[in-house]
Amino acid sequence: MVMDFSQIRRSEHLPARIASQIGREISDGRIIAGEKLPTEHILAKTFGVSRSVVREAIAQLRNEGLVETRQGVGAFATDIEHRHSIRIEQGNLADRVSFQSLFQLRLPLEIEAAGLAAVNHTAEDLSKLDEALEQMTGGEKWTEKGVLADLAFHRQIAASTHNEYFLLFLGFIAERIHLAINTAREAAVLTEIVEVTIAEHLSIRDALASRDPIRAREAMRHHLNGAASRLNLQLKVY
Amino acid sequence: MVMDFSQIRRSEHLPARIASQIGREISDGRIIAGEKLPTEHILAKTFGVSRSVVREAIAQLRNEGLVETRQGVGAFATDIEHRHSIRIEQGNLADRVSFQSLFQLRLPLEIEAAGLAAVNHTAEDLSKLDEALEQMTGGEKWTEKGVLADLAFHRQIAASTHNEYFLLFLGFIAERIHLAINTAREAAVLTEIVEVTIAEHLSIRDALASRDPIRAREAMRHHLNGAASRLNLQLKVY
DNA sequence: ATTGTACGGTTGTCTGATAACCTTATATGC
DNA sequence: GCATATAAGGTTATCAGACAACCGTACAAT
Repeated sequence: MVMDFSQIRRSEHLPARIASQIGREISDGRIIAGEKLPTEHILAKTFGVSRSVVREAIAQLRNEGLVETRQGVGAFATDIEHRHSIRIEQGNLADRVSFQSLFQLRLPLEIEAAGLAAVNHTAEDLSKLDEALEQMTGGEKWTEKGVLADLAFHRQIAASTHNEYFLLFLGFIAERIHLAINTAREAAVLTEIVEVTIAEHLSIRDALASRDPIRAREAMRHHLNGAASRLNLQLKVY
Repeated sequence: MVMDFSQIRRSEHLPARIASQIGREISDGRIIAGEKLPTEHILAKTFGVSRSVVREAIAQLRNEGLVETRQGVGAFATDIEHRHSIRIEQGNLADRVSFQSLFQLRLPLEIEAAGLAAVNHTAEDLSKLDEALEQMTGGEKWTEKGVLADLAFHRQIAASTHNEYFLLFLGFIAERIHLAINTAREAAVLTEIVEVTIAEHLSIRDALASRDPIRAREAMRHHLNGAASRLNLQLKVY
């Protein structure tokens, strides 16, 4: 059998690439909402793969809400408003610009969350926050455990807003950022500055405890600015 | 005709049911993170379906980030923090508290986006923004077209930040919110106030054009506050 | 005009086989 | 003895072809 190198090279997961290719056709409007996609047979022949691969690709698009399938009829591009998920490929964050962009998105959310948490938190929230703080001070270095405690601290603030979406989005974003940091840089760089982080966390905690949203926002802004500069990011903050 | 009730009712998408069943095993902790799932052969035999169905189920779990597969090795349950997608069921937004929560999340993002867009936008961005504005003024009423133009306006601001994640997140959130509005209330309520919206949009546009981030942020804040009160939401805004 | 039926096309599922890949164990060369 | 190369077995990835379930339409029968 003769290989056809005009086709995409087999680097990564065939169905995913075909799914993103079809997905682009939809996003870019070359396939209009409601329009019927080519049949699986035709798609298979078009991409030069088997029907199994096409089916898996379409299944992925269906999970993302970009298409709907009806047995015996076909697959149809859905209206954009049926998309009910958002997705970040971790690989994208290896690129510095992308990483910085996500960090910049995180800023206003964390600051707002701090302000809301200052107003809305309960006594139980505060004690959970203190637990997370203790776990950071307990560990000597910026170990795996320290990173998890840092995540837990921010997560608890998001939870203290008592707004489910702040927890959902911030938890997701913070995890992605921390994961990118851990894979990209050696943890050693960060050991020396863990005391600074703890001090900043404490100042946030105190502002929260006194139910002062303005101070809580300022403390969080200061903390994130510090974290950004420690990561050599150049962010505009207002 | 004789029905065979011994079989499971073939009501809905075999792979989806199996995926949710396996997914529950993971969520409920019966399969620990990092643990290897049974092989596809065994799963197929266990559930009494073919390997194709099992594969499609596992592909769905992989899309949701609950498992990772390695060719030649197996499928493994991932830690929760490896989930790389975020999802909102539209049904949740029917509930007023949830809707208000999402709107509150949107506020700081839109405001920050306005500030960033004021600094980062290009001439091309501005002309696209004007296009969206014209489409709103052109239509007489708050029709389907008007809603789309409103979405396009906010979307263009997010794009003008030249930060891919602002576009990704804000586009997603704004779409969810607008869809919830359109399904919950009759459009008629909103026809009378379309002029106010246009005026506020214009003020945002002018602040952007003069590259004044502070004014842009204030204009956006004012606009969103107005929109919130028109929807009878009670939000804390700082 | 309404109902029934046959037909072609499409997705859903099944079966079996081959390729690509990983892990482990064994053999080989030094 | 030790490191490297090779072989073997198991698992996922992909392929190929078939049948089942289902849909829409056209046409015949009443």
